Amino acid sequence: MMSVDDSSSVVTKGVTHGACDYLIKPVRLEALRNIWQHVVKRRKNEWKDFEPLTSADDVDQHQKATAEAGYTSSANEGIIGKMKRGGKMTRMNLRNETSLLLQKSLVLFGLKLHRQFMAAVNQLGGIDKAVPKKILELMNVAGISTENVASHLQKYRLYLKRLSGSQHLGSMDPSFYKYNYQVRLFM
DNA sequence: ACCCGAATAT
DNA sequence: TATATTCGGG
Repeated sequence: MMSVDDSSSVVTKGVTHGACDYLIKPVRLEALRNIWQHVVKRRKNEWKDFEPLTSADDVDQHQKATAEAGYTSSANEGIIGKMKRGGKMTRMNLRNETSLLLQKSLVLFGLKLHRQFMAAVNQLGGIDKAVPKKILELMNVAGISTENVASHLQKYRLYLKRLSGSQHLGSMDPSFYKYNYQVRLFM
């Protein structure tokens, strides 16, 4: 099992419900090297404490059907499954595990970062004139990349477009910015 | 070689 | 929904 969620309760639940191991993303090469040990451990215990999920558990019908069709899970459906369903085949789908190991860790733009972002944007003469590289320089924040800024810039522009298209133009909207699942924003 | 921004993946 | 990565082009 693999997730960015590293909370012990979630990890415990995953392993308790049958996962051989729980990899926290971004996955470290070291963790990958040890996967087999966990599989062996599971096998030695003969799946002792493993119990199939019942219909009462949070597994949707699609996942069940997929599993019965021979797939381990929808998450592991993979390229072949997508092709069968007529899904788009892009190069992203063809990436191998190598790139996964190089995955950057997540950077969340909290209110604080957003304010610095806005300050920089204003210095550059507005949202239309501001550009990632310069915004990053003016923000003067260590640990974030121009890509991080570019992504935020794109999101923010889309947000502004939505606003103007639905009449909230000009007024403060508290809906922009959900940080850690809590609504905030201002501006 | 570097940077953008739209599109797409995670 | 939020963020990361890709991709085509300037």
